[in-house]
Amino acid sequence: MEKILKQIIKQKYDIEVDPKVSRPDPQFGDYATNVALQIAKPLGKNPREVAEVISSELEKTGQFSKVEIAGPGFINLTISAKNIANHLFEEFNKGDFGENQDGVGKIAVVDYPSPNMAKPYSVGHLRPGNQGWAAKKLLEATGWKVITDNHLGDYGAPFGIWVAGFKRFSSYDALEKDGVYELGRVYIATKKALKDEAEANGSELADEVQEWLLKLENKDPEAVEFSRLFNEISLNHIHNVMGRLKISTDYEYGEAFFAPKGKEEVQKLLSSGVAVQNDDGSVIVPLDEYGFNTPLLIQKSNGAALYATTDLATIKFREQEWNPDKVVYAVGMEQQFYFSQLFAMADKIGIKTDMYHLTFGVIDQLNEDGTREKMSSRKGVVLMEELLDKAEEKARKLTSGRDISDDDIKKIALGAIKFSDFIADRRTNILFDWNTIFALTGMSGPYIQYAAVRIAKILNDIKNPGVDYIKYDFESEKAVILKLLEYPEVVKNAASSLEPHKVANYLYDLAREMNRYYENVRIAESSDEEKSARLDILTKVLYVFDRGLDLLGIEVPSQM
RNA sequence: GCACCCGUAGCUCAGUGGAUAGAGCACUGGUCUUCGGAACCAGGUGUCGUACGUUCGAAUCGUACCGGGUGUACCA
Repeated sequence: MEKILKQIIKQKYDIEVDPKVSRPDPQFGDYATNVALQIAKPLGKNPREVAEVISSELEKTGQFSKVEIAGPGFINLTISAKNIANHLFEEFNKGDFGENQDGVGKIAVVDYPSPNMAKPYSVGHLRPGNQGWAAKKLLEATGWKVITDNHLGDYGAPFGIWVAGFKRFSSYDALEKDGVYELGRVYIATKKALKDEAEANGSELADEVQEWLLKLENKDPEAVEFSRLFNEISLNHIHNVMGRLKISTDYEYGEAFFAPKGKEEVQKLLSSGVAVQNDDGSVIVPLDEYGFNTPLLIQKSNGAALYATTDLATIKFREQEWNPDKVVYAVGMEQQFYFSQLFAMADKIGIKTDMYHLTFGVIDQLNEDGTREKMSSRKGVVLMEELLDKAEEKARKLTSGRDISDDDIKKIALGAIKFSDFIADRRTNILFDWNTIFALTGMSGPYIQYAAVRIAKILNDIKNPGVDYIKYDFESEKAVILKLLEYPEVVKNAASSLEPHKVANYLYDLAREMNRYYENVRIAESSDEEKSARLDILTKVLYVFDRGLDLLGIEVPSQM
């Protein structure tokens, strides 16, 4: 349609435009364009006159059942349901409906969900998992080759805190019993003890922490054994939870892997003059030319590596190993400043790869006075496993009395949790609320899953007569078909800005259209010709539900 | 102080230049021996934070201000 308009305008007015066609309020027609309004000004003509010329050309194509001019110069187009249906069939026959080749031949690295080893998986890590996974799927749907890398936080002070705290506050029995949750308690208790000690001007515990870090650095056997044990417990837990979330990564190169490489890179930058060593021994990369008055610290004064050190090495490693066109970091907005510095440094050392910080807002909790505040361990975090358990419990309660498999319960619970993260723009802060985090009605994952399950049931129960439906008019299906035809554009837009909420909002609209159709049309009572036509359309709706939800990491249950 | 994000219905949020700004939740009523009611239909709320500007046209773009959030080199 856009192409036709473009041609007409080129022919009549000899100007190049990219006309936009939108879906107006149904009372106006099926499609609408305001292109006459846009080009009237530069042409020095009356918009309605321009609209007249364009619309008479549109009428000549014979593709529209009605062409109307409205208001200041909108052109409203109505197309017969039959023609729209034919168009849908054509698009499906091309294969991979909804996907495109925008990124073909290009490689992206997606860095996610990158949790810290020290603490149990909390809802704080929900968004990097959801958003990172959706980014991967969206990029793949548009032709990219995607490499996912779980950048584990397995280096630094936490290890010392663990050992010193474990010796003081815990035991092997407790560790055996509660695993990572015991490690989490130890971590929190030790952090608190360190704070109290510092306030009392003491340093005994803090010294112990540093001592253990040094021991690990020097390969002390006891330290190495603690490191192995704690990392094993923590990593098992991370894998277990990621498994429940149905997410995975291709690689797991943690910070510990990059720390020694980072130190080498620091030396290289020092000799090349990019980095500067301060009198206290710390090393910085000045970024004044990028508008930062805060330099990036890449080595502590005691010579130890820190975040930027390992990230520097990570950037170099990924360049050598994968030579990506794009690197996506799925990390919260709190680190926006840090990443802008990191990317500036990357540019300074000659890395040309597109570095993209996939930001998302924090998860808030409601205070008793009604105000919102970022969820923190101080206020009490919600654990990921607890959230999953409660969601499954709720889904199970709703399906009680029916024979629903455990697998389906999990798909519903996960669908509810994930979808709630995709309702809003990812930059929006999320309000964590036990009542809405896994909503099962209205704008929710299960609402869409339910619409899909209904279709699957129909397709399963009603045999397609397979008769020719060349005379069928598709009037009843028109709204659904028009909605289906929007899908490729939605994927294109969502992928280019990595905004999965656009897919989520679209799928909800499609599900609503589908449910309305379901209320009004009884396929079981249709003639053979109608059945064949309608079941063909339903197959396509189910396809879009399946593929669209898959972009969000959500599965369609077999029953619910 | 500076930087970034946000401000749309009672609440949670869609809507990045077009027609009368939309959903969910909550509230009220209706549909109901159904291809599965986790559904459908009906009922109503808005100084789109404020002001000025750009434009034929602004929730959307620009500037300033107000309010909230997040950061601001030896944590990650």
